[in-house]
Amino acid sequence: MPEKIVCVVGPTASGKTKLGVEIAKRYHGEIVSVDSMQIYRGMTIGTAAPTPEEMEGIPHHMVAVADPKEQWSAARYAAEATAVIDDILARGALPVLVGGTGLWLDAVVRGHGFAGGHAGGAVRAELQRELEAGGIEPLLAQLRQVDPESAEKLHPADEKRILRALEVWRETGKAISAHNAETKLLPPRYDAVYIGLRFADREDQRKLIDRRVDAMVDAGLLDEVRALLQSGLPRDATALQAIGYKEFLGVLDGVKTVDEALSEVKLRSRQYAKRQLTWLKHLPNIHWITWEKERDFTRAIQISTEILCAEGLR
RNA sequence: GCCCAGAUAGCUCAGUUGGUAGAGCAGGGGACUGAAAAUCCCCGUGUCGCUGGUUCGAUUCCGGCUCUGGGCA
Repeated sequence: MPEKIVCVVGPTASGKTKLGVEIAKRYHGEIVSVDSMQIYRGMTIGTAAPTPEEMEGIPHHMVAVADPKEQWSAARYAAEATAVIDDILARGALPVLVGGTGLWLDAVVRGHGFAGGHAGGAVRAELQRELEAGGIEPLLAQLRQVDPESAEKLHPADEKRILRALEVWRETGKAISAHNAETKLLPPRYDAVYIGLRFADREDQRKLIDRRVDAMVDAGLLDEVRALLQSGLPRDATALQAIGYKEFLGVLDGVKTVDEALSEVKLRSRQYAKRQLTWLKHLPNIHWITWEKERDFTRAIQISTEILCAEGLR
């Protein structure tokens, strides 16, 4: 029987951090962050990572544990997060997963493992070269030979996933579609209770995002980006793909103004929030808490308590 | 005041040799199994500024008007 864990999910600026801590306080819990950018050190402002005050003495895991120069992957995250979660459970505490990175969350909860290959590996580099040399067609033709199911399913423009499918074949001799079909049948590693936060009115979400982005700049986002660069972080680092960072890079280069970057970051955040919601909609048995205008945490905590009680947690 | 150019989707603009119109961006929806804050897919009816005229038919041609740029005074 898989062990029970709590997952607080939702789009950016929906209040996951605060609700997660409140739940942890009441259930002897510890927070496990599920965030592909908060994982990196030196990126607290732009990723809205929890501050020591916001943590309220609750242990937090998987935040600021990685060097931005490293490229983390869903697989690596899942492996390390699983170890952390099992340790929390072994100590008799409740793991409270908090985050908005859908793939990483699924990877941990379902625990299926990935098909093999390496994000920074030689095979992928070779595929990348082949793509640049001959375009996607020859690669897609190859995929049709070895993994027709994937070739059929993938859009020709989806180069990233075509390369990934070929990478799995070349490294393991197995089709990624076969791996996926097998893992789909496996029971999940944890019995996750999902609490989802969302806004009844998208306009309210927008206002909160705008406010948060303005606050980031006031808090010194530009200095944070500058510091990352001065530490020798290459511009193509995964960490610099983070919203807020990639846009303000242009300000440091002098090719755009702070105001331009600001509205870009707000826009990208809004679009990201939408994608997050799309991902979360497919989660089974998610309990939604919907904000009406203001984020009423008193009410959210009350609803959460009822949900967790019904799930047999105390 | 005169001359020139523009006025078309929320925004920037294309176009119709006269048969009521289409891109990018924004917006909406979706996908996602080792880059995921990444990546990819689908969705476009709007008094074609207003008003007369010519015409079977005008957003398109002609006149007037309004507004916005630029120039001349």
